[in-house]
Amino acid sequence: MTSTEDHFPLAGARPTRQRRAVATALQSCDDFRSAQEIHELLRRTGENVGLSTVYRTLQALADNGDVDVLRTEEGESVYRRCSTAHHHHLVCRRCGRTVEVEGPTVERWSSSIAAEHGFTDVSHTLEIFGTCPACA
Amino acid sequence: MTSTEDHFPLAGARPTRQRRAVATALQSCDDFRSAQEIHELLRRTGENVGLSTVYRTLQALADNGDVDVLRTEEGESVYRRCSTAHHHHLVCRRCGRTVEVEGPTVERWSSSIAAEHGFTDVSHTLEIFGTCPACA
DNA sequence: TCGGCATTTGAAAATGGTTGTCATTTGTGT
DNA sequence: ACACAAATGACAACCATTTTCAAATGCCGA
Repeated sequence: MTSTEDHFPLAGARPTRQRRAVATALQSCDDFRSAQEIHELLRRTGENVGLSTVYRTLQALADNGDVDVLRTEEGESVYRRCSTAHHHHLVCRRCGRTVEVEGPTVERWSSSIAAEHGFTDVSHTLEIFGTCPACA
Repeated sequence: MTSTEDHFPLAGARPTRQRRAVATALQSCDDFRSAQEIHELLRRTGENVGLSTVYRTLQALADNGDVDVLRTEEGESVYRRCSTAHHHHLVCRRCGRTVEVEGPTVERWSSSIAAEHGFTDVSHTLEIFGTCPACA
């Protein structure tokens, strides 16, 4: 454990320049960004990373639970750093501004509905879209 | 209002053979189907309808609120006939069996959360996935 | 019934996000 | 340093969906 130990969030993966760059870019973003946006952002920053690599890295991070993924209404995947706890998102469909929200009520409601119909091993997706004050 | 009035579910659209075929195919299906599946189903039935037309018709039906749309995890849009009221789905992730559920609580919760953060023009997506009794 | 015309259709091409390919580069353990 | 597996990236392939546009078709008035 040297002083350069920086708790990089990729399981067994090699901490390459590219992966660091993608992870860093995500940390510096508050909102959901698409792979292409991250790629563009990196390019502007001077950090050149191939688009394929951006896609691969984002997926790896998502699989690893280090970032949230969700599909926009247009079907594009967007990524965002996230807290570890279960939560949902309130997303501005114009600028992408995101607020993490919790819904204990919803959690309870969905499990009871599921149980009521005999469904087991339940999970759910819930995202709220709207126009944020700044974009209204 | 003649006796041939048959309450065809497309607003001001012309009730063409193709649109009838798509609407009928949906009525005969219990589960969510993709545009391509509908297209294939029609082809097997002998009803030839162009793929573009299937896409266009499904979209029109969806815009009109006559069918439900949702995105599979692979990003494909799937359609299903539905009741007119706002509702959500409890879907078996193994066999696709679908139960329509209502969640007035959730509706209220999401609009209040949104309002709380100043978001307007709010919509939300909520789907519950689980294993149904038959597949458990 | 006929004609004119806007709507609809569909084959083919374009789109666009995402994934696969594969030769080259880069970490990593020895 | 060495060897080798992992990672990269330019580019092609994918594939669902959308667009294009000329031809076909419903509709409505004369």
